Amino acid sequence: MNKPKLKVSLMDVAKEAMVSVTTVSHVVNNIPYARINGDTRKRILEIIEKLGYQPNRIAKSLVTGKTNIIGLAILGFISPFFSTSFFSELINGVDNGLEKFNYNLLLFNPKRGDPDYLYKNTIESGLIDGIILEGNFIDDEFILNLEKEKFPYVLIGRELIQKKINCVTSDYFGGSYCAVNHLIKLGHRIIGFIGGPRLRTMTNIIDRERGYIKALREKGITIVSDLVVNSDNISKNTGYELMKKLLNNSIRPTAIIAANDLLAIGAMEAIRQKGLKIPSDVAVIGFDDLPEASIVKPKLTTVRFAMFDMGKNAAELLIKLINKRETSITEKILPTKLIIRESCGGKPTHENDYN
Amino acid sequence: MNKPKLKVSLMDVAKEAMVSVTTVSHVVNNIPYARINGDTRKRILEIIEKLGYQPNRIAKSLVTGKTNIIGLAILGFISPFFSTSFFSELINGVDNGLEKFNYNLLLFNPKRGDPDYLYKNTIESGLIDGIILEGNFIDDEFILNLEKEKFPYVLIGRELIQKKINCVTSDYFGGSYCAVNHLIKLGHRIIGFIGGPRLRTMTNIIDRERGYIKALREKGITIVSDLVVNSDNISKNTGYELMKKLLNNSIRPTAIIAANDLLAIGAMEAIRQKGLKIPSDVAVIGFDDLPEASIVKPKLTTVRFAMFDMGKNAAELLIKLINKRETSITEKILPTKLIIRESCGGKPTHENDYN
DNA sequence: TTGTAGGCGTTATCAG
DNA sequence: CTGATAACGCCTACAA
Repeated sequence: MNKPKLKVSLMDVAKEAMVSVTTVSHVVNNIPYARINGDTRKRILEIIEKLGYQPNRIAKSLVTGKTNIIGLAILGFISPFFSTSFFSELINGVDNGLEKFNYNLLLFNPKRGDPDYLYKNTIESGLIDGIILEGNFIDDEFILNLEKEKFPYVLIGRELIQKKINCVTSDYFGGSYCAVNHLIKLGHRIIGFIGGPRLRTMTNIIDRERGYIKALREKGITIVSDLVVNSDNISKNTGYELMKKLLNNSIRPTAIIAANDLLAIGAMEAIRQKGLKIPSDVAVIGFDDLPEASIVKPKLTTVRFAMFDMGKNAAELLIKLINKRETSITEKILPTKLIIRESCGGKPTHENDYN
Repeated sequence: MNKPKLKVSLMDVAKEAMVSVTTVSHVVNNIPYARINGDTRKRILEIIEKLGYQPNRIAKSLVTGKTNIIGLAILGFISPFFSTSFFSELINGVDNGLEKFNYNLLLFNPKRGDPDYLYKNTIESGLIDGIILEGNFIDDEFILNLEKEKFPYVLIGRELIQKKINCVTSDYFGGSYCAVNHLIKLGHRIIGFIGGPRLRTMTNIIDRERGYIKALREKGITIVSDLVVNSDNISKNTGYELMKKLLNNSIRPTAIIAANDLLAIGAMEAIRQKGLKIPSDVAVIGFDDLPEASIVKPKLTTVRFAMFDMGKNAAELLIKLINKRETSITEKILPTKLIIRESCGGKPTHENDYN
């Protein structure tokens, strides 16, 4: 760190080295076709070091039209979902995927304003080269517009029903299907489902219900609508209330699966309060595998999906898209995994429980 | 959204409106001293709308020397600490503070490379206008250099021992002091302390121990070194091991305070395994108030500090610094709060338990 | 192998 | 009230 002058520009280096800015630019960027004289290069490098020259990214971006920044838009930082550790896993994954390409990450909370603001302030203003979108509240229209404008994007954690788009998501359907099958294998026939909001756009939530339905159907078990409860919310409290409702049914479920761990944990509270034992009276399976899942007693059996990997894959895909190394619409669906703990029967999966 | 052409520039608008770019720029930016003719302004505005013109932030930055982006550097996304919800609270707070100033947030994981990389790639390259630093692993030297170079920065969550710098942190010392006093008031005299790493730079961890010491001293209780255990790690497992050590002492503590909730939760496990009851045999207090604290049984009494507020305050301070509306070095210490639940005695605080 | 010069889209200065 | 024009720092034909 030699006396970093206020602003050292290419020109300054060029003057000091008595060469043209072109030459300096060439050596700075290691331009292959410009084969600089060894001596000159060495001299320039020394002067760069001496002057503490650092290329100005803004100026560079202006001419290249690329900023090497991508946006990550997460809807509603503040929702219960994102006070969970998914938040950090997602960001971490994205960051990890960006790293080797030397891209930076600009974080948005589109709650800030309308999508229009997001669009104009960052996308149209040339600030970012591409965007990763997370969240169920992003309009389909917004995404379709990105597609139409050929602006690089990747949707994370869900798909669009109407049209194939760039996305990386998890096999929520399969995860749920697998979990319910596990319950059936354990002998359960009356299985409840505690769901989240049933918004049309929430394919990731809906898929869990679909998996549940499919597993039951396949075994010839009747779908009882009273055994499926939903709510707009996905908090512990909601799980608690929904479970109470379930327990007041004329037919009491011997097992339930919840659309996420928070709901499941709330449900467990309700079960206990009713004087019932988990898993002997009611088996419980969650979805997400939050850190809380391995803290609660009994430890929660749950379906894990890899938020980190989703982030990483999305970042990598986005960069391919930006560099046009991928030109067709790409969908990637990551596997989920049933983590067997104590809240339903079965042989425990050996897992690092976030110790 | 009218047919956003590939690139509509000021010049395009100017031509269409048959005025100069200057004039267009004036109306776009609402320059006060340039009082544009009402008709002209209206016409220009219409054309802007029609053409879908959107100012290019990069070009603007190049001339103004400001990007309206600030950096948030969080050390080690992947550490146990940051798989907690603090991560999202911090980011959310910062974002919230930035919002009204129309600044964007660039997120860094300085683990990526040396601090030098961070410095050159973003600070010296002119990409960001200021930076917020979180984490105990940032060298003091790095911060001092920022100060020397007059680059706007705010350190979050800790101070520097050697020199006053811009920072916003929490009263960890007071929080710990207060918690231990609470235990003393409940009649405890043999109180253990489960600490984290004792690195010199970790003022926020060290302060917790200092608060513990002070509270005991004030009441004339002897400090027993065997009652203070430390480790480099801060995970549940560590808390478990450390507590086992504590319970094997000749004098058994009737209460313990841990430097964070994860340690406390691990400790609870060890206590239970020893056949002891919480809080009757051993009272436990944590630090942080993670969501886990209100899930574990018994619910954990803990010291809460406001990560969101720290983030928000830091952002606001940073922007003042950037705009030179604050020129002297500023320290801000936010209060902490003892949240009384079930893991030690006392009247429960009424609190929203993240339901 | 190296240099000249034009241009990226804005803002700022200074005239008129 | 409005307009030329020179920066901002860099890249990149095209020339030499």
